[in-house]
Amino acid sequence: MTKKLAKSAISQKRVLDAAARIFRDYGYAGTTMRAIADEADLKAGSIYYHYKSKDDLISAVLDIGIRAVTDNVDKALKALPETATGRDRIEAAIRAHLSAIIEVGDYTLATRRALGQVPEAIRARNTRMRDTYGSVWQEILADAHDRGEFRTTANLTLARLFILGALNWTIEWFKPGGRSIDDVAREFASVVLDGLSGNGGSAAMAEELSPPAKAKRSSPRIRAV
Amino acid sequence: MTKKLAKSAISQKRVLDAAARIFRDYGYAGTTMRAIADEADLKAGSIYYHYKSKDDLISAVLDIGIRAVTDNVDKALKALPETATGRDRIEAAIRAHLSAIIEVGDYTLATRRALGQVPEAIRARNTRMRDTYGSVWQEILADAHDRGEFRTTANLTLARLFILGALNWTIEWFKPGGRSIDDVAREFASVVLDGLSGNGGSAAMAEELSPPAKAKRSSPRIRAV
DNA sequence: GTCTATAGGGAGATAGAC
DNA sequence: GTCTATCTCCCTATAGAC
Repeated sequence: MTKKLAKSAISQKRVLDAAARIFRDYGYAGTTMRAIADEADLKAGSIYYHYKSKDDLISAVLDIGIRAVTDNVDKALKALPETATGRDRIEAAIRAHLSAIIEVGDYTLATRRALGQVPEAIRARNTRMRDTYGSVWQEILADAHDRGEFRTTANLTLARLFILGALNWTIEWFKPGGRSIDDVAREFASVVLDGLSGNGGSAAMAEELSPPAKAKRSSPRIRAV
Repeated sequence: MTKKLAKSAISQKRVLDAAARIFRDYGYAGTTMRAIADEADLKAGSIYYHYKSKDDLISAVLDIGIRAVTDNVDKALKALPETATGRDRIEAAIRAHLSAIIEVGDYTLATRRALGQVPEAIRARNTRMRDTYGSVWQEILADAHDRGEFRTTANLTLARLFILGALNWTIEWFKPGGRSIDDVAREFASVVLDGLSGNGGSAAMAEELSPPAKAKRSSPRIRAV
């Protein structure tokens, strides 16, 4: 899968990775070509050999961010057997979405920070790609519903917005080295499909195994949301 | 509740509202004092009579964004009767969170766009307020769990991150004039508590009332996520 | 309170040497 | 391919008139 790259392509990739990190930290307007150049270990003027403008760079970063997700989810769905249930497909899509956004975390976070500030034409193109991804999810949910796996009162559009919101937010708090992506994906799927009060069988990582009781809880150290 | 404001306070509020809209559209670095001044109908130099710097302004905007949410959720929880169940409290908190972020939408979106780019000292202070709000939610969930309303396998920390992620994302797609906040809140609570496959009784707004069938679905017009 | 004018510093992008 | 040097423009913040 890893291709041998020409020397020029290596530099180009180094600049792109550096750009993702700087856009991630400073947003679109706050990012300077000089800062990207420093991060990539060359001088500002040299970037223009690889990319013709700052807009060209942000555009490439944004595309990688969404493409990683759509490609990974497509792949995961195609890898499922014919006999997969709606639940199987939802679990697979959640896992694929999470691993993709975390795998290219710099690009994902750069997108989150910069997308709203980017020139209209660039944003519109990226937004179209995201809309297409949204309809993939709408189809997944509609399919599970058609199979009779959902309660009839379920609102699929709101469910999709709810699921994708929660998934996209994950990048804000997930830190490699803590919980595994699989564990997070399993628990998310469990909440979405069975709910917190339901009695789903696939839940993992019970936090409190002791029986319900008026336990004294110290104020927990919480990550900002 | 609406106080009469001195002339100076009126101008100050006009500048602050203008700043929220401009920060929302251009992020922290992309916002210029000139743009805020234009939006507030005065000249750039005059802003400095009300706020001593750009950092002073963004700081005020960020504080309003989180305070609106914590205050509204606190108020909603306190308004509940003694007999309220864990489910009641979760539903109330979801509704209060949603109405607050939408009510001060410009400030909410400005926070989303700018928080990551703001000088460290300002971000740290705002992040502490957000952490405190996170522990309020952790308590709400722990309480419902202690009452025996959740399945024992539920992971409360992940559930909290999941719920708050989905709620915070709502500002990206919610448009006043469409669905009501109450409807969205009800459906979100229904997914979180009962799941999509559960048979909760509180679900509203069924999208497809016809029985499951292999209906032909046209590719839906989807909002970007 | 709001204005005009401006000081002082950086920004994106280009040209041409190496 | 990468460098240095530089053009031109726009930024935050201040000073002082009204």
